[in-house]
Amino acid sequence: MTIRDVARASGVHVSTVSRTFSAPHMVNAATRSRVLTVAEELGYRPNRAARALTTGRTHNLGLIVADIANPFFPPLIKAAHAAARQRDYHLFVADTDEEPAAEEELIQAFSKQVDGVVLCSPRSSNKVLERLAERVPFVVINRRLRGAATVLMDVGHGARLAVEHLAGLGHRRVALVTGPAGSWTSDEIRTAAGQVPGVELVVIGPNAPTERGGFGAAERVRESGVTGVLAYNDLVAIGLIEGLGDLGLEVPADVSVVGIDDIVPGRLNRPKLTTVAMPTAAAGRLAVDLLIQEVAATTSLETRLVVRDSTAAPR
Amino acid sequence: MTIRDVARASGVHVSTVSRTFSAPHMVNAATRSRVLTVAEELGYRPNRAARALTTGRTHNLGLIVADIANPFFPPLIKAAHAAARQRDYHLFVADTDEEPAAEEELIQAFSKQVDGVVLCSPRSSNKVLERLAERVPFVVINRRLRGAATVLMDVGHGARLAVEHLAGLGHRRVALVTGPAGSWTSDEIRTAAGQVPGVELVVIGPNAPTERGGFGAAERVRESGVTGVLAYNDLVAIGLIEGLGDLGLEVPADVSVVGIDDIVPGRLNRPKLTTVAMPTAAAGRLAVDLLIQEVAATTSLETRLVVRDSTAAPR
DNA sequence: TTCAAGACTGCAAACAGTTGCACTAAACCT
DNA sequence: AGGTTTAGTGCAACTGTTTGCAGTCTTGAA
Repeated sequence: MTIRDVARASGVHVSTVSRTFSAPHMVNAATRSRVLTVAEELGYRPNRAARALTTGRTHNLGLIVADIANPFFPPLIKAAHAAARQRDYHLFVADTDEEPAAEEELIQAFSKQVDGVVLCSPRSSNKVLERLAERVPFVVINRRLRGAATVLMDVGHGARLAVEHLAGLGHRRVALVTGPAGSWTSDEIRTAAGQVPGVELVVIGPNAPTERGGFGAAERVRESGVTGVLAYNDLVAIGLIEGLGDLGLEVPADVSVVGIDDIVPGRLNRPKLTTVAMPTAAAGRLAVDLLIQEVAATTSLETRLVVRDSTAAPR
Repeated sequence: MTIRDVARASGVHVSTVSRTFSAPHMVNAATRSRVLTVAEELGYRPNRAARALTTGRTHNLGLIVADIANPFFPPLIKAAHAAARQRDYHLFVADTDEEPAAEEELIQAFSKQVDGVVLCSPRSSNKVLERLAERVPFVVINRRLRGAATVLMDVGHGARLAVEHLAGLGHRRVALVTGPAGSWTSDEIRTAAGQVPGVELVVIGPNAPTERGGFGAAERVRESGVTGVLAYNDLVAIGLIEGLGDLGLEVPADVSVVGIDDIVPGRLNRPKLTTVAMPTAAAGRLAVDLLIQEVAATTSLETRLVVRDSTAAPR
């Protein structure tokens, strides 16, 4: 079923059929509806590959994340997909398995078949990214990059809220269980968390950004004698709570723990995790909007504190 | 950068360039390497839209799931993506938000721009699906469908293993906390679970397939006086454990609970959930392999029991 | 030496749309 | 009435590749 079949069946030229789909206002209402009904009968759908060939726009977007199975990403992917669909775009989703090389390779592979790609927390160097930005427009989430639209989530502010929350409950010594060394996020958190007056911050790390990393930090948290903890993310927090439990320390009775991200497992955890909610859905949505509208902005999204059951006043 | 630029720069005809990429054995080794280096220098990459136009194959696949954010799906998506990449395919991922209408609409939209789609646990009627199968090849996961390749996971067997595990621990009365009415999976589980000798099965349901659903069933589980429970899925199991806790019943000391799926939150839960592991990754991988190789098979994948901390001998 | 068979390569016609330009007819001015 | 604008449509060139066919050149066999 091609445009020519429809043209023949409805007695008009192909260009008219083409226009009833891509520029409906240019064709007479009567003609248009006739063409449309014929197209409907024949089950015609424009071939996007052919359209892409002439227009240069594919109506496809790429989304690259480090690990689809990491609970942090799915809500972001979901929101990005919804936003894309709303404007009749399709979304390629790709997974780099945390390897920077795969990131570059994927962007290259996407370059000719998408109108843009959204990159979540890229691991590649700035230099590589800037070079790639010449081949395909992209927007970056969770990283500052010259020459590309950027969507940031203000973790710093969230971290500050978290520490203030602990301070408000009466905690005076708080541990920061950090993530991997050299992480942009980790630095942001550390700087912001250190600025809360009346709270002494003990930095414990670096740690793997996983449950295991948190579990492994439990011993040092106990030794530090703090009454409150801000963890690098929810997985670390969950692992830490388990580790503390094994050492005979109850959360929140003995130690309060705050996570960051607000992933599903944190909500299901017992005690339910107090955490800094990252607006991942908003970030995904915004990123594709920026991409489609080709605006080169840097946006910073608000984070907020969600108080649940893993924090309480110290003994 | 088109094929013509490369042809000009390397002094051969476009068809030769085309062949060095799509049928390398047909071109002289010397010519080939010259073309390749020129292409590399110029940063040429074949335009897939143009290629798709002539060959009719897009080298894209579609993957449709009900809800990307449901922890059941990400591992499947990840595996499907990896399998696709391995054969140089790209993967569109789409989310129906649990609406059958969206499912149909998406398949239609994909039809002209993918070589096939994998459908996870479709909600549409058989009739609709069979009609759609004429427009685009697909493989279905978790549903039997005439005329389409099918990948099943043997939940029935897994459910049986779970109940046998409980029986082995000494449980004689076991509750089945079911899912929504009319679910294929729910029926499979029920039938298989009922066939274990020496165990009396109490069916409690239907319930929403969520944490909330499990939470709400706690009261009835207590009233039934069983010592073991098989839940419709891990989320239900997690909710149930929480609900039982609120009623003063400890898991596994007072009641043993087995889930189904083996999702990440179950692993992080306390107590760690004993569950029937669904081979979602294998299913995703297999589905795209079947799709690419165009084989119309029905495959049933093994499930297995993962024993963790939510089951023990009854008091 | 001649002929046949390969191995390469070039030619040109698809593939399914889009779009600048030209044309016609009707509507609008003055 | 004559000229000008405007709406609607057709024409044909173009997008970047693939691929059947035909041609050239080498190689091998008889």
